[in-house]
Amino acid sequence: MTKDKLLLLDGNSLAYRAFFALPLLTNDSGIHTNAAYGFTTMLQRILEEEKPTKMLVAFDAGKTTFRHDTFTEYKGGRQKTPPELSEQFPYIRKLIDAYGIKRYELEMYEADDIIGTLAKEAATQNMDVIIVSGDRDLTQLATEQVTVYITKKGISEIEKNTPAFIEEKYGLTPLQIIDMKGLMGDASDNIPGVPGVGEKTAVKLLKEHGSVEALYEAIDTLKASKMKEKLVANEEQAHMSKKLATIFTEAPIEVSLADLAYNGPNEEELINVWQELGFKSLIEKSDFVVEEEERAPFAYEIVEDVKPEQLKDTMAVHVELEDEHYHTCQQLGLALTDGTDTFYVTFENAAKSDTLRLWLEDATKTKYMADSKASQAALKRAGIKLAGVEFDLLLASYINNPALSGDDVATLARDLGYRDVQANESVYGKGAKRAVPEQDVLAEHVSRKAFAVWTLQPKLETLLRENEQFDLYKNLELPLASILSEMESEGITVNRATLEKMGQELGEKLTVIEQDIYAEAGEAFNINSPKQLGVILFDKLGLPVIKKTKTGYSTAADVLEKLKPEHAIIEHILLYRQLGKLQSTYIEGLLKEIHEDDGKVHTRFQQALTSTGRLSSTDPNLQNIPVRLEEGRKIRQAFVPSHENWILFSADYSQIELRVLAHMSEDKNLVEAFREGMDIHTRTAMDVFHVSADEVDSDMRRAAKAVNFGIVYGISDYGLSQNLDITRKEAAIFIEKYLASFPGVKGYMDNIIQDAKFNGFVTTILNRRRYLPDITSSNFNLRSFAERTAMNTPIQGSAADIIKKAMIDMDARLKKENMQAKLLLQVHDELIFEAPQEELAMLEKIVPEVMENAIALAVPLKVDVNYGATWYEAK
DNA sequence: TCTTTCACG
DNA sequence: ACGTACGTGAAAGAT
Repeated sequence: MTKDKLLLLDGNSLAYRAFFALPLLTNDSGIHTNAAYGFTTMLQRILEEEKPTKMLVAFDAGKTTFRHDTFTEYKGGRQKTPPELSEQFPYIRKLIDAYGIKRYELEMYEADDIIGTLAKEAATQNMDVIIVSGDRDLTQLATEQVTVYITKKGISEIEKNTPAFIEEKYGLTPLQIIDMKGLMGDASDNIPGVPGVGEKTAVKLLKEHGSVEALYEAIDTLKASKMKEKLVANEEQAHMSKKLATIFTEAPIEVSLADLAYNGPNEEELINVWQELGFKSLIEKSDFVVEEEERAPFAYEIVEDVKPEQLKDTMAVHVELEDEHYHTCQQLGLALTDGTDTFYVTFENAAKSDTLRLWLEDATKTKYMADSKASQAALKRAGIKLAGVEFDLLLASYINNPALSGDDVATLARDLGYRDVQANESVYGKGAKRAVPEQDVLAEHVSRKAFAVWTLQPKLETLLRENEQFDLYKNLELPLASILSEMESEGITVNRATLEKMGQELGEKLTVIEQDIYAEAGEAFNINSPKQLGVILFDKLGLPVIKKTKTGYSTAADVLEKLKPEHAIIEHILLYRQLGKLQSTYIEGLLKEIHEDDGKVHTRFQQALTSTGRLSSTDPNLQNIPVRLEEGRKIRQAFVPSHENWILFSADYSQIELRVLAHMSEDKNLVEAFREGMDIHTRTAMDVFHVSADEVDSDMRRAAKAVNFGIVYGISDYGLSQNLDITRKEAAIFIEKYLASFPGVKGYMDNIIQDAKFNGFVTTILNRRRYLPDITSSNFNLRSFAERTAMNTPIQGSAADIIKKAMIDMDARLKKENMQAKLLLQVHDELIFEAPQEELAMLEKIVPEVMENAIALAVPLKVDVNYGATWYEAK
């Protein structure tokens, strides 16, 4: 075995050094990061150069130490730690943890004492010890085995203090450094020493006498001088100062050297912290992704034809796809395992196997899968109707913690401590280098995924049961996955010709506006470039700057709106932006997504993505098709039923979020308003402005509506003031009046924040969780954000729970009624169906009925329905 | 790949 | 004093 090398770091001192050495850097969330960054670069360099086998970072604990018993003013008169540094300590601790380095602090002792104690102990065990600090005091610990590294010039250079180096520099032994401190004192620690004695005199006296004690024993032999008088007068103080400067090497520490083994960082955790802090350059430089750990050997078989006896009653099945676009991409292969035997079959062979097809379609055969929605869609394209899915790794992980990003099996598995599966990126490569590997590699990869799913199934189900989330997962998300898969595969028809005609007209309008803008600007430029536009508006035309982004002038719509009276160009730019958006995103973007074979678009609903429980929609996003402005709304004319004489039918919840709030807050006033079926914004205006219903004018209702939105979002006076374009004070008064009228809401908001602080998470009606680690942060921004999230997530998330439940009930009802109507889309509080005209009356009856009774609240749920020949008409 | 802008609930 | 409304996705330009 090689000799152990112990690295001991003085955490506080190095953080201070890094803080003062670097300019104040901030990341996107507004936290300062300079100390954390300096600390990290220092750590990286030392790890690389020294390759220690054991490590510890010591911190000072609390304000008082045993030294204060000796001298109450020890470290007195010190500047308070700057808050910009204080806020970084939690991150520095996180970093150290992610590096897998032990950290330690001990009540009543300083970091020095911990380091001294461990260094001494390690030396007796013949380890090499390196101490790293910014504080010269530590050099007293140098011995043949212990080297003390002191940072110089901020953090860029390191001075290696060996006994020989100290001898050369001062002519003293390391232990005499203590005596030197005793005589000369230390201003930064408020150690007095002997007044009038500085470094030079101290060194001279010590070279002659050896130590403070020896000096005073021989004090009578000194020639009478001012110096001698001072020494005599301050003898007590000199002894005390030496005592204060002495690092205590017998501290009652509770860590042993064996605990300090350093085995390298937890790469994922480290990347996470770096990401949080915004250390992009470090992430790029790191070769973490490339460095793959060894996986345990794994047995699997590649089969050409699946034999009936290989298919058990319960198996994990993984369908490997070329990429995430499961409606179009190539299906590569399937792996199945029962925990004992694992086999892989190419998708081509799988699709040919009747044995396998029948098993996959058999609802009595239990399947555990990684992403059942994707698998169901991909299998369906081969004519296989997947049934019997009883476990979905992606959904279970998402319910367990919605903050986890990524849908790769390796990522999900790793989070649960399972490492025997490779990341897709390391099997396929990334970017231009991405490619499907040779069959052996692919087969093993896919087999390992199936095996991971098999292994993790009991683990996750236990976790979900412990948190009382099993029901949410098993009876809501899992059946929903299958419904969503059908919706996606069904798709919605988009009329290409309608879009192309709109595109033509838009193009002509845009050309005209573009010329107007160039004329008004006096030159041609790229209107779509905020940078170029900023130069034209604010430099060339000299318009007032209202808001800045971190890269330059803001040219966002709310800013331009304020500039409208200043110059005619503004109106044209706003119109250009509006129409340009329609053209690029909705006309051109949507056209690209229409499938040639069926004239439909097939979105993918992300079911395991949002932190609140909502769905999201991609390729194309069908949850943000324009509706608010008429020009954009026309896009909806292109969305049509897939058969003649069919209709599109839409049903949306009215004020679902405020109803959820009424239910959860049990606010009497709010509950009553909904029970009486009042217009909630008018009612709010009545309460806030103290007027009767017929006195509420449109401005009052508008303000009340904004307040209601604010309440749902986690109110702040600033946010409301921005929205209504009023002062913060006025906004604060609105909020105050609102909360006075709805005291139950105020109580609920206060409680939810308290709960979040206590539990670390908030929950929805169906027990969906969102963890909020920042709710106790000392950083104002992070904490405030977490508080608003704590208020908003139960509302938004519960509304999501309700509509998901409604989708499941609706699916069952349509089947029960034997209807042809199909659910096509979900847009958060709205469901869109297509159906034969003959089913209209039935839909008008059952859709509101099912949706309104999805989950019983303390207030009624209300659903409005519309229908028409296009989505535009179904408004 | 990140930033800005803007579409939706 | 702090500097934001909550949750998303797509396109374009800048880097």
